[in-house]
Amino acid sequence: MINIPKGTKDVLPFESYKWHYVENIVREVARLFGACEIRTPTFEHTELFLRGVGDTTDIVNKEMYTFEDKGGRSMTLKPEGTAGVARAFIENSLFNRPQPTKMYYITPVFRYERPQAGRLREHHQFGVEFFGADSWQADVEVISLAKTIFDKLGVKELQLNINSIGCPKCRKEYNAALKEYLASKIDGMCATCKDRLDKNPLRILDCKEEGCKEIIKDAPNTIDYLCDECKTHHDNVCKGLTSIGLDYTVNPRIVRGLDYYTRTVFEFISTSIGAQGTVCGGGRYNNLVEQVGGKPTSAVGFGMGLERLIIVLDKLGHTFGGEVVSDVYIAPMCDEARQLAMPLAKSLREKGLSCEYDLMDRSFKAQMKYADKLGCRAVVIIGEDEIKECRASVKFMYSGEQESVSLDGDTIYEYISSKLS
RNA sequence: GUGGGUAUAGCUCAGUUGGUUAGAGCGCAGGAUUGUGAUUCCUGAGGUCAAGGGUUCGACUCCCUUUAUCCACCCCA
Repeated sequence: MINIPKGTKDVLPFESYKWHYVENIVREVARLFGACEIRTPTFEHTELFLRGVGDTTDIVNKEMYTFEDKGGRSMTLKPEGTAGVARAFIENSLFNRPQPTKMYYITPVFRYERPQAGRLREHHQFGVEFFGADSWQADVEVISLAKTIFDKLGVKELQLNINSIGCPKCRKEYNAALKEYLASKIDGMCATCKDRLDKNPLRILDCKEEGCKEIIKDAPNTIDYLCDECKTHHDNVCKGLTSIGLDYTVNPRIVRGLDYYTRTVFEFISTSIGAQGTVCGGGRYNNLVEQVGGKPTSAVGFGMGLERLIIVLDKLGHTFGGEVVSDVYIAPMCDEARQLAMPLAKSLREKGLSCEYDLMDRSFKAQMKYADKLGCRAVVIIGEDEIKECRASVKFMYSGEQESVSLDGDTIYEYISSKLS
């Protein structure tokens, strides 16, 4: 018995309709915002993530699925969606098309982590990336896109937290202020924080250690050290969100774990699905394109965890549009009828009715039970009596109503479809 | 990488201070006289009690190791 790799999940035939439902909504909302799908490879040159995501991040340091291919090249299964899109944007000169470039994707992503509730080694993200727009409106637009999805799905419990971590210019000043604040206190902090002080001081704000949290409480916030441009940008984003009726909390503790973020960062958080409550996280990343070898290009986007989203929807008792069932089951009762079932099924399918018939050589009674379990709405019964008169009995399972109709694809189709609509 | 919980049928779980042939509900398959499905009744299939070792006359039960899984930390979607 070989079982499924740790931290991965099968989506089984009786639950895939949930995924289809969510994927359809997500695609529909992307269309409403004018974003088109981009598909990039599942693996990329390792170098792309080292430069894009940042080599001080946990993702790159200890969580990547990296391997050498048979040509001796170092490859990595994508640990997030944005870097590959940035690479494709540059490589295909998408900046020469009308700007901005508004894209979305649905992709698996891979991180070697210890699985727990809402955290897997392979999970799936819906992501949105707007390249080429530096305006605050673009930030609002992207956040609004995510929010529209949650609205369409009827999810009200997600809390939007936003923050601004500034640009490299104000970050420099902020880091100096933070270091100054921490200088006298760093001895009381955890080992990782000591390490972060030089490499990436911003991440200290995110530490969950009790001792560190105590110290961080009074630490300076990025938002108080923004340069004029960043400050204006942030204020406008807030005003924009308010103008479309979007509730948010400015949370100075929101610091994203990927190095490429600048200015706006945000998260949509659920409190009901365990410790891993971030369903959607994103922000602006004006330096990414340049970091992976392109011309400086502003960009903003987010990633949305589809497994987590589906967990939230399950918790809410969402129906996902209902399980997909066949319209018609054909129940033949004798050998001659079995010969008739196939052409009848073919005819009904051509007209658009989904249709099944017995593949198990079951008795008539067992076929009726089976049709009921499947949830088929109509059963076409063909027995010796019917064949003699060239007719079929059509029974509607939800009402028990049954009638005899002419044994012919067009007639049966007309009769059933008129009753089902 | 660190900590804690759990492991018996496809699923959810019982199983007495260690005792003879390991059970239930659900699900699955078949049936309850001539051709009718959510109910009811009957029957059946399906288990190396996670794996390996130890204690014992005897282990699903006690001890050790391993593995898997879940939850939490870290981190993130």
